[in-house]
Amino acid sequence: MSTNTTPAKRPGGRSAAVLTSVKNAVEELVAERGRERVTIPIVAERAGVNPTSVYRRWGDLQTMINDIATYRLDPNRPLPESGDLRADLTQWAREIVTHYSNPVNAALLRGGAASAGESESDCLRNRRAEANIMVERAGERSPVTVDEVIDHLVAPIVYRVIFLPWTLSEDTATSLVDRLLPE
Amino acid sequence: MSTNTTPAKRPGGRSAAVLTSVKNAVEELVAERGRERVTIPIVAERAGVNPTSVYRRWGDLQTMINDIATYRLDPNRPLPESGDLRADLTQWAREIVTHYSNPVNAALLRGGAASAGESESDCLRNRRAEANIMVERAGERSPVTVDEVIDHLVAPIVYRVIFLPWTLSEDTATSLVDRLLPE
DNA sequence: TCCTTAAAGCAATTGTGTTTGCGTTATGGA
DNA sequence: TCCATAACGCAAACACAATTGCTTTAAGGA
Repeated sequence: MSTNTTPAKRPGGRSAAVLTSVKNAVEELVAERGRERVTIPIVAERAGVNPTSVYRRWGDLQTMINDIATYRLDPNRPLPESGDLRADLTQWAREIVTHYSNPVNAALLRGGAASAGESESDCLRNRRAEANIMVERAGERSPVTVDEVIDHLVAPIVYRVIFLPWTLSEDTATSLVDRLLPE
Repeated sequence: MSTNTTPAKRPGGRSAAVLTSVKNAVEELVAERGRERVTIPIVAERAGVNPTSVYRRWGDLQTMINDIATYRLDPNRPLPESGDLRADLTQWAREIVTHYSNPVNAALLRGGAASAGESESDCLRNRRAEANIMVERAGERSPVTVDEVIDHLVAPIVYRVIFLPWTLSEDTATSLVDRLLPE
């Protein structure tokens, strides 16, 4: 599981070159044309690589897209840790909004949504893990649960990204946090 | 625009039979296999119809799916109108949860999400219109705006439908309304 | 430096979605 | 009942994605 985007052996050589150029091609093309109109031959051409290589290494384009969508916002980046839950959640939400203001990431999210549900991998599971860390830090007296953070902070942002992308703005994050944590 | 699912002429005859069988086939197949694995030839076979007919009449499968997804929950159904905003929103939200508890509708929503954004048709625009009616009815003194209803009632439900369908339960609607309208 | 082999390239083939021209059916009005 | 025509069925042609066997390249250890 996790990132099969990492070559098993011989990192840094030709394999790595193919890997990064294919990844870049997928990101560019999904943003340009939308998930629906991206195929492996098209990706291969943009990457300057033979389609066969892509088929053999990944086989399933959707899996690759899910993987990219899941790990493009680095799950190991430092989380805000000011000691104030409100401030931390606000900054964290701002990061997410900024991330999805990039059309590439928005398109990848929509691509992920199409194949979500069932038992498939969820490209937002890292968000939940992060929310969990921050709520845990606040301890017993946290005014919110993880589920509430997902429902009232992550969900509205994701909803806007997918269905109403033009409504995402600078203060989307803050106004959502204001609703989540009454002063 | 709107429902091109209605035959232009000669309703009730062979055309209507094709229409309903194709529509049923799309609903069944999207639920069974997910949007990604549904094609026009497959739909045509299930419907007992020639693929050519589907191509000529609809051409674009995604458009048909969006159309079905948009109008499957009748936008002309009566809205709750008890005089109490909280009660109305609760019942309305419950209807939506029930609707999307049906795997067919959940799959259609995911299919719609894939092609949302940009300038395409949004399969949830009727939800916003409904929310608008109920908030308007509450008049000047409404404790919530339409945007807030979308952000904190519709968005969490939709998010769960798409990414965490197993978390939808009987009291999802009521607990969301409780957060939206502090007592 | 040489040698092994994982990984990429190439080309031919197969499978399937889409288009198109034409014949057939049957609806709904005359 | 008959007729005009909208809509469907059929089959061939087409376009392109996916598969497969084989060759070639180059990474990395001996």
